[in-house]
Amino acid sequence: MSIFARIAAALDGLLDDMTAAGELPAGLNRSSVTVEPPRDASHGDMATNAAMVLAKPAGTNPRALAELIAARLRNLAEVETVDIAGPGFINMRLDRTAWEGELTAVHAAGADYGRSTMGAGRTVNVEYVSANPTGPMHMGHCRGAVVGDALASLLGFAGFKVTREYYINDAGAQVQTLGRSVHLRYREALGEDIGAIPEGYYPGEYLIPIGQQLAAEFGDTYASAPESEWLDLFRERAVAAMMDMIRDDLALLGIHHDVFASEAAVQSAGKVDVALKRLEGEGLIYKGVLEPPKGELPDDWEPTEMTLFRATRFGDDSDRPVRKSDGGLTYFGTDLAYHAQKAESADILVDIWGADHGGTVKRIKAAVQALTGGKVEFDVKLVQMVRLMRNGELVRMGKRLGNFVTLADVVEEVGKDVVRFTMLTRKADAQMDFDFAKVVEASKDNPVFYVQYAHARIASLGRRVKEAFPGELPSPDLSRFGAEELDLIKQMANFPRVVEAAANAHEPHRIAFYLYDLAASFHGWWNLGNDQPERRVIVADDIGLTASRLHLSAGIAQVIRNGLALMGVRALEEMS
RNA sequence: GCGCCCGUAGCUCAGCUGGAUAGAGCACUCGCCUUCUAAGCGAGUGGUCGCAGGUUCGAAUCCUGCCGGGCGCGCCA
Repeated sequence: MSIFARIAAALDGLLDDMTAAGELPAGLNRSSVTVEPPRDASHGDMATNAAMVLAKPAGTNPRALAELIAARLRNLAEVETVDIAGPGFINMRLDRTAWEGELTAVHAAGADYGRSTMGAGRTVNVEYVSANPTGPMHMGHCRGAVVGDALASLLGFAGFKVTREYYINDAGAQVQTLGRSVHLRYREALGEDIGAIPEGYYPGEYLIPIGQQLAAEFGDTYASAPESEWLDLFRERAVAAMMDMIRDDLALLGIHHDVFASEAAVQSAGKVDVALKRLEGEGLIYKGVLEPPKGELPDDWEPTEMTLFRATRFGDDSDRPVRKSDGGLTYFGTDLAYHAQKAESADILVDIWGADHGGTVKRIKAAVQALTGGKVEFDVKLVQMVRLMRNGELVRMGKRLGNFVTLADVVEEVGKDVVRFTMLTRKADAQMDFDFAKVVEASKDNPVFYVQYAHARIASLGRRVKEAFPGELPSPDLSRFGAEELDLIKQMANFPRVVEAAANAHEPHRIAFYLYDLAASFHGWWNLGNDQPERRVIVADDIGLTASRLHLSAGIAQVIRNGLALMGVRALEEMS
């Protein structure tokens, strides 16, 4: 249990005692009582708002209640001083041995330091990437892939059971086009001159080998056969090949999904019929004509009857078609059933989507609400576009331009770890520039470098200490730490809180910012040794102090490793 | 016209789901530095948290309305 959790638990117990003693009324809601480090460290190590939050419902004033709570807090072994400040904050300073113990806890827990039971084993399904299987991964997919993967790791570390899922959009018009495009390449492989790839087909050269393979396997059987004889086959083969490519691309980033769910399979398994029937039974499906969209009317708009889902019942702005006027399913119609399928085996669903799909969040939330009766928690994370920059200039990409930068190219150029870390240096819903030069720059303003450098520096220390003091080191003596060393421990002790907060908010970027701050503090501590040699980690004539400071450094390295592991980034032993 | 996301220092961004005097990097100014791993260190300047109301002990954070930017807007995926 982390030191904050321990103090929070102690506070909770003491509030129980106060209730039993009649100092507080029974049944108070304590959910907004917090124990946190104060923003300003001069206020102490920890602060609680308990008095301010509880005063009103308890029918007393914050200062008076704070006095009562403070009196009991003073009896806690780990608490050294307690005072009341401002409108009723209770500030605590902990005994230094409590902090020393936290460093010991870091070493004892090792790779598990920061692991939480917050999730209590609840199951979470994180669906991410889900790029259309029509080509290789490009940079447009990259950020969602990294954010989703890091979030999945983070939730696992926070005590949830996590499923990483990829939804294969293998049922719509786009994969039909893919099948036809491969057929062209197939005819090409048979020796036919196909000329330029016509408009509306996928022109990518990555389809050539698939055409060749089909030619080798089937000869000219389908060369001039009607589409009905080959389209399904070619589509399936093409999708399978695309998914192999995509899996390879994702592997370059260290991303491996547990489940690849197929849109076509959702349909053929009858899941859509079941879901729609269920909604129909609740009067949530009807045939009707939608109002035309407000504002400028599309030229081809005409009123037609479709099968609609009453999304407006659940807060959407319009009811939404699940079947087209020709009776075929819409994307949403299947997606709705797909979410019902995911909800069968998860307590919590998380989707990671590109921001360009933001307009459809409400309808899918409405659908999940309707299908699960609100029993399944559902969050859609929108991830903003990444602008690729080279030498300060925007790298223009587009299907039309045919020059989109592939994920594999970027990983090859700057490395998996740099890509992953950089993608997490912004909130998901904020736009981001990815500059090829800046992300590999060796300087303080590059967080990737700065965090890795801290870890490498500590690794180097380990090697140096072995040279300076061959043989066994004495056990660390934590009582020799000064204020700066204790401050570093306090910052480390925040890691478990950051993990929980980040997992709770579904915001893996917080780990990256935390690590940057921790690295900065470590570098600052290190630099004390520049002016004052006696403040260095390695003190030539004091093996005991050296061992103690190395122990502290190693603790920081451990926390950095744990944080980086959540981000899917390897820690470096030395800078190259 | 509607919906979603966003608006914080000159620039790029954090801000722990409502806490105390709003933070970091860059840039700028002033010092220092030839090192336990070099790719620097320390300090300083810089803010009406888009604007206006509201909620309460307390708001950058929650609510409403404007202003500005991005994305999207029946039968695409």
